[in-house]
Amino acid sequence: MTEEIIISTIKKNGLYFAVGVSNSTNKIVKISLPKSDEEEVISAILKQYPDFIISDEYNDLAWKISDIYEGKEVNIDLEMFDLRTDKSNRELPLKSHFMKIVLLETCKIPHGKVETYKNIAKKIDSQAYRAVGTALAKNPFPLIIPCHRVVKSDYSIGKYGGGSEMKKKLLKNEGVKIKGNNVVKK
DNA sequence: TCGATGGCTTGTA
DNA sequence: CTACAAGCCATCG
Repeated sequence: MTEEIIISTIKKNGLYFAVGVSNSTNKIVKISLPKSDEEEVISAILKQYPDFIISDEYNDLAWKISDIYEGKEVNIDLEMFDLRTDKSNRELPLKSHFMKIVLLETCKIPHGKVETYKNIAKKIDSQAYRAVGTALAKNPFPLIIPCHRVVKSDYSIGKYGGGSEMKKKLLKNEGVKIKGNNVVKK
């Protein structure tokens, strides 16, 4: 059977949130960062998964994601995500084992805390801090896997898929002190 | 397969 | 403080 993606979208405070779930595995395959245009959040998912159905089936999940966006601490079971990797299948959400362990390590960063790209690399026993950045850039589950909590070694904010302004906002919302373009160390 | 390309880091000025 | 170069390593075409 061909894989279809069930997409649920919600609107909150003028922003659209979207989540994509595979109907063959029942696992989440993609989360979009919020946008003010509904078609844009949806097409962010369609780039990878053109075969889709719109449904409100996963609206609850989308609401939870919007809560995280606002800085709330929300626990979501990683079991709900498609975390498979397979070199011969480039269609999977995670493209490599390296990417997987980077994302899992990123999940360990507590709400309201930050970690550096270099330190993430160190924790997974790697020197590839630059590749940590590129792996996080491809994080299919932003907000849930808190790549916004990873900053540069000098504690400047670093880049973000939704722009560094959004990254700063997310961190501020969860209580991280920001001054200018830097996280204030405690 | 191999060069180009990054959500990076460090050193130098 | 800013700017830039060189080094780095996984990924992509």
